[in-house]
Amino acid sequence: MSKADPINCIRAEADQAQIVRGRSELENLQPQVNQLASVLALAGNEVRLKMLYLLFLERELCPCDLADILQMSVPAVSQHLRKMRDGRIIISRKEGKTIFYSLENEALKDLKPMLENLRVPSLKEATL
Amino acid sequence: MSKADPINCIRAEADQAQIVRGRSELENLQPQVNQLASVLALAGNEVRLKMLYLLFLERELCPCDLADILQMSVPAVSQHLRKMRDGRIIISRKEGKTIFYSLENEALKDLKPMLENLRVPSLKEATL
DNA sequence: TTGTCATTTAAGCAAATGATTAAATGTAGT
DNA sequence: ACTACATTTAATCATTTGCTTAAATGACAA
Repeated sequence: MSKADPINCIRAEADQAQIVRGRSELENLQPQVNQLASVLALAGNEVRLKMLYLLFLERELCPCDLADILQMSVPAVSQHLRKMRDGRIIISRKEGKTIFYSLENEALKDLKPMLENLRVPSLKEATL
Repeated sequence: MSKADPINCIRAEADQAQIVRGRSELENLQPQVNQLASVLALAGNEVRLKMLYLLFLERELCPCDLADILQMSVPAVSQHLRKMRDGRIIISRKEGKTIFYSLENEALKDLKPMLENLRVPSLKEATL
């Protein structure tokens, strides 16, 4: 409580309890928020989201298959995979000279609902 | 089909059908994938994720309340809000000189499960 | 051990991101 | 009209991101 507490809101309507509540809520959940933000940051990239979706569909894939499917360079693919492995959302398995990547179970819990939603297209349009 | 199709996989095990399947799958879902990636990219930032969580808890908040809670500058908050509003994951309502932001219903469908998970902490630890 | 293929690593670079500060827009009250 | 407050916008800058190319590493086969 040593840091300055700059007050921005001078509004009469400003709800001081709300502000205190928000701060303590975030303080308690800081680790979980960081973890989730990092997972979402990884998934929030078009290329990586496609990779995750492909792994979701095909169970496991190797870098060069992914490069073929996504039609991009192998090093680019490899670097995305590395990031996701570092972030613990995918795991790897070696078989001879090829390495198979698949989704990590724990992260899958957060990602699965959204990946599944991708497959059920345009309910909105259907109900128009 | 005019573009080059560079083949990276020469592995005997390479499953050509799998590659074709992956490509067409992604082609069909391109718009949905883009949309989801953009939502996740917005949520995949620690500050913005906190904002989304706060809006989830408090229903609506103004920029200066958020700045107070997050203890950061008002312009920084405002720019994050703008991004999220542009990305259609939050909406704004004006009341006098203050502007209240809240979660957009459509995006909430994707975000809600994860935001709810934040509140149920450490099931893992509890089951140890 | 030499060669080939799958993968990773490293270096370099253009583009995107997110904060800061200062200035501009409302919107109300006096 | 003048002032105060809430918010946004603009300019700037350091950092991060993601690709490219070229060079390593690793595993298998001849």
